[in-house]
Amino acid sequence: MRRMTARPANAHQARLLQLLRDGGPNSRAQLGDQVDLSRSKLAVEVDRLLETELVVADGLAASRGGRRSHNIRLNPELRFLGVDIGATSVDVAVTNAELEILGHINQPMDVREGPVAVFEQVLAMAAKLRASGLAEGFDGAGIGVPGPVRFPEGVPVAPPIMPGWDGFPVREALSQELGCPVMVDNDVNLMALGEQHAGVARTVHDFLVVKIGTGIGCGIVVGGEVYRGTTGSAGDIGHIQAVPEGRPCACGNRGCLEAHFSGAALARDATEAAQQGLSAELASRLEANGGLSAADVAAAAAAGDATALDLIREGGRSTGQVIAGLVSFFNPGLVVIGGGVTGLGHNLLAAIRTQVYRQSLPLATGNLPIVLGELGPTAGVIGAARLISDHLFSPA
Amino acid sequence: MRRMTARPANAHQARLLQLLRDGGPNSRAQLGDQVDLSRSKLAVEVDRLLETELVVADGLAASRGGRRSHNIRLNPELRFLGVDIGATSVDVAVTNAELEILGHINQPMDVREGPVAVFEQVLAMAAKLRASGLAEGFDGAGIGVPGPVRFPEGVPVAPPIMPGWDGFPVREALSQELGCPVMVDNDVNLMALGEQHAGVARTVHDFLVVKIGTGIGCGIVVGGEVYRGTTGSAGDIGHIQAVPEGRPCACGNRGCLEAHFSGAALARDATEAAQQGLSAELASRLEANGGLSAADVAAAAAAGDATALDLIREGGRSTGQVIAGLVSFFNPGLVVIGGGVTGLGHNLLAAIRTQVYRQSLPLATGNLPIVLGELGPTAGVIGAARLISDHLFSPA
DNA sequence: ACTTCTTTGTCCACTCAGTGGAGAAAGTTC
DNA sequence: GAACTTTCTCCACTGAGTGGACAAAGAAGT
Repeated sequence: MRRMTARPANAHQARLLQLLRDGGPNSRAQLGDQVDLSRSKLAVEVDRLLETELVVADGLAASRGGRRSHNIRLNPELRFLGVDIGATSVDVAVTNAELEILGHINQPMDVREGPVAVFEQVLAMAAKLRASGLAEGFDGAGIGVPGPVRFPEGVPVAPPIMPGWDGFPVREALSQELGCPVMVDNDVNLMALGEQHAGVARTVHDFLVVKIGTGIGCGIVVGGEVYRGTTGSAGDIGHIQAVPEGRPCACGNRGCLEAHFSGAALARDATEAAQQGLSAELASRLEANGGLSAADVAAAAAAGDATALDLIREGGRSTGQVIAGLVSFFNPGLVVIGGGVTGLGHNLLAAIRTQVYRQSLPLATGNLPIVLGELGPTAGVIGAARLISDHLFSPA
Repeated sequence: MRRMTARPANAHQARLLQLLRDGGPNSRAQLGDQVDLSRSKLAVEVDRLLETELVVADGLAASRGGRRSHNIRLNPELRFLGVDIGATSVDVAVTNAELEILGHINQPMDVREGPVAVFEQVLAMAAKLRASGLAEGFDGAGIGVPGPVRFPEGVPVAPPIMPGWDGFPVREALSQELGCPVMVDNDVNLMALGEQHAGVARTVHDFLVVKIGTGIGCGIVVGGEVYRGTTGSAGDIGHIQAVPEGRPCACGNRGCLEAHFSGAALARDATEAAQQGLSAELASRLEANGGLSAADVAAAAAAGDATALDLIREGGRSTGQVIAGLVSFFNPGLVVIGGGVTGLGHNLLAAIRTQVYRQSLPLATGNLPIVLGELGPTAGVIGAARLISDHLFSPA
């Protein structure tokens, strides 16, 4: 199939594409109910979209007591590529235009090997998905990287955990390789977009997503739009002080949140505890695996290990301490906790909630849900697909 | 003069009004350069605005090498009332449609006396300004109150320092009394609007305004728009923990920023220091005035008193500690420090800067100015006028 | 004084987006 | 088969907006 290159010609068409993406197939009449346009005008715009082949009319819907309607839907052959680059692994997924995941691969990886090596791997993964018959090509791709991004240009800036990525023209390079439009964003922002599109944040306009993985970051959504800050580093909460005069951090300060809690910090603390003989459970796992991860701590806690539980609680307390401040400041309608360590589940959530509800003002917390993300590891790739579709489904 | 009741009929007219407000008188040709409309269409809209008497054409400008242009300006008889209610004083000002202050009164007051008493005083002040010939009536009024506000309804909610104000229909009551449209907002948000309109934040889109007065609060501007949060309490940073296990706070927690630094806290700490004999300078002022205020500490510091300077530095450190976290999170393009204690001036600013630059990430602080507000006590009333003018100069 | 050039403002015919109503098409229900 | 619904199409009409021609008013050069 030849790839789509058309873009909506005006705001009406963009709106219609987004309705079809988010609400699935629809009749002209149903669309008319949602867009505040006369049926005549709507029919004209739909016809134009049909001409571009961005949408197709296939078959008739069941009658609802009168003439049967045509099913208008986004072209089912459209394909988006979603890429979520983490610190230690990559997710690559293929979606249709309705952002449903058709295929998904996760592979271990190390960002520190630099952009060239990583993109070689990503392209191989994309080729694998294509070869399995899910796509003949891509109409667009979204990429998330674990660090700040100069969004308009699609270029990472000064990424602390990604040496070699600073200034690398991710957007341009990938666009060339894939032969389609590409958008780049911070991984946490994409997680926020994902949870907004298909997860717990579907109905909220102002919310925060705290992603606790190898590091820790926060996605900020204001009025339904991701807020990226002046230099693209908004949400970089890993180095907010959580414990005064606390642990030294790689950034040079002490007591940073990330030094006290994150996938990496938890693994480190658990290993220390095991070595000091504080927990037989953890020690046996350390012996068995030759190392400890956040998943091990989760398993140990689930098995009733008090030390593991303490580590989780203490981490939740530090995280909650920082989140409490953000809640007072930002007054969100929802806080979503996600990322790799969500395996720690409700023990972590309970600790965070306790701290936030204790420290923030009643007016800000009174009606504030703090919940785990719904989408797990797919949040990032769904968000990535959403990012590029938002771009392509807006007027050229 | 009869009061204006017209509103712009469409977005073009609204845009024109705002251009005339922010840029002063202009010819049709100059306006045309700024609005991306054909000269014909522009002329039509300007003529319609002239019909409503919202704008007037008076006189001809000097020639610039060809036919002289007509001066189009906002009706010079339009009057806005700006009211800024603080914890311990009120500011009331009259502006023209270009938001220039024509008259300004400040009086001491106590919010705790409740809305009825306060508004009696405010209305008397407004009457005084009117009687002095500055206005025959008001075309709109903006009001700031020192606590969270449910913005769409113009009603304070759960204001901790304003017992008796909870749910009081400020907007409706004042609109009735003044006979004009009224908008209500948090005082800190209005200060942000003021600095955005006529102060240091004219060219920045994302910035924070930290107001340190009796209490401490923060105004948040995202993409040029004030962000108010889900329940209107965004920016309520006074109870973020600045010092773990620090001073007990009225809110029930310990170490809140407001318990460690604010006009009230500074006065309290200075009094303690004077009573403990730590500073002869402060002690003599305490004796002379029967009490100490932030202004006394400022004066003592200016006179070289080490204790006063220490108090300021320590307060700046606490404030900087909290701001550092906000900067990491929000990545603003500017931080403005304002409010009553700006009399502490550069001693305070230096302490805040040191702490922020030390604690926040380079990418967020690299190009981040931290400055004192430009407008001083007029920021609030200018912001109030701006608030109502934004409302009136937008399509009905 | 006269021509030429520039700037500002007005007028008018034309285009195109969008509306609303009439009515055709294709069903269901009694 | 008649009456009613729902969906979709067609078409005349309105009104926003454009762009070009031209008039008005002044500056600068000859």
